Amino acid sequence: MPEGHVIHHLAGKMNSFYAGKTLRVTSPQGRFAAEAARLDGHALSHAEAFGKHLFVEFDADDPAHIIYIHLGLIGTLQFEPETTPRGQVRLRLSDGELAADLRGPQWCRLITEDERDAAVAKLGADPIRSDSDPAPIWQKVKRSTRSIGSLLMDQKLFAGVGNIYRAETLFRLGISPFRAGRKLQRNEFDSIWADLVGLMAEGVAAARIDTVRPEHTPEAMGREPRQDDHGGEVYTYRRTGQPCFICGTPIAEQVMEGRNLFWCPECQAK
DNA sequence: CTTGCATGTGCAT
DNA sequence: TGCACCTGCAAGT
Repeated sequence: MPEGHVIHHLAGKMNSFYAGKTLRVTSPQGRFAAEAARLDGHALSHAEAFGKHLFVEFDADDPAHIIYIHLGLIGTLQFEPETTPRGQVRLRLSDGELAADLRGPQWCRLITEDERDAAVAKLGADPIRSDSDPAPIWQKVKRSTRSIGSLLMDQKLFAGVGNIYRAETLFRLGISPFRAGRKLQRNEFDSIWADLVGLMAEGVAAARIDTVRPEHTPEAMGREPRQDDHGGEVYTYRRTGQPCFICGTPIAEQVMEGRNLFWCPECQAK
């Protein structure tokens, strides 16, 4: 259940566990049996993430030697000691001891390097990648009549940002999700980008999303830690009706871009 | 046991 | 704008 930080975290695990190793590539459930057979017995050379898109490259003569995975809303990729597959394992990579099991992906395809480049070219700037340039994104945002809450969900602009980071970074900066892109100041855009870079880098390392500042943590405020597994400590995400940690106003909820948006009407009035 | 919802996207209307 | 897709989990019957 991934925003970009999870995909980058997974790419890192792929590289540390498997880079340079010859792998068994199988499809226990059968869905991707043909694809698996083409790469089975080859070495994984490199895994890399762009936004929410994961590319796992193999050393193989086959032109389509890159596994292109998108987990979608419910897909998972889990590393576990190799045992009999449980559930619907669509694809399994294994070095004989540790297996990477793919379940419920949005897609899983074999592609060529040119196709990988074309897929990457469709994405905007990824706050997690050091080679990202936010300048072209600002040029589009500052001309847009769309709301910043909508723009943040657009993968052609902010690659890897999802519903939690959208809500949380806007709260942290006190920006209304309903403000049009063209009404943003340059320094506000810069703040959003910088906040995403910091938050998402932490997310990659922790493999979860924590956005509350030290002064608002459960320990600092004497409240109970968040218990659900849908993220870490956050200000607004799925806190509808609960008091804002800063001003006490009930957190609001409204669908935007087909997803539930959460914000504080007081702290994010403008 | 059944239902609904979820860190997402693409396609049909 | 709605909906289909795919899985896991929590809440409701």
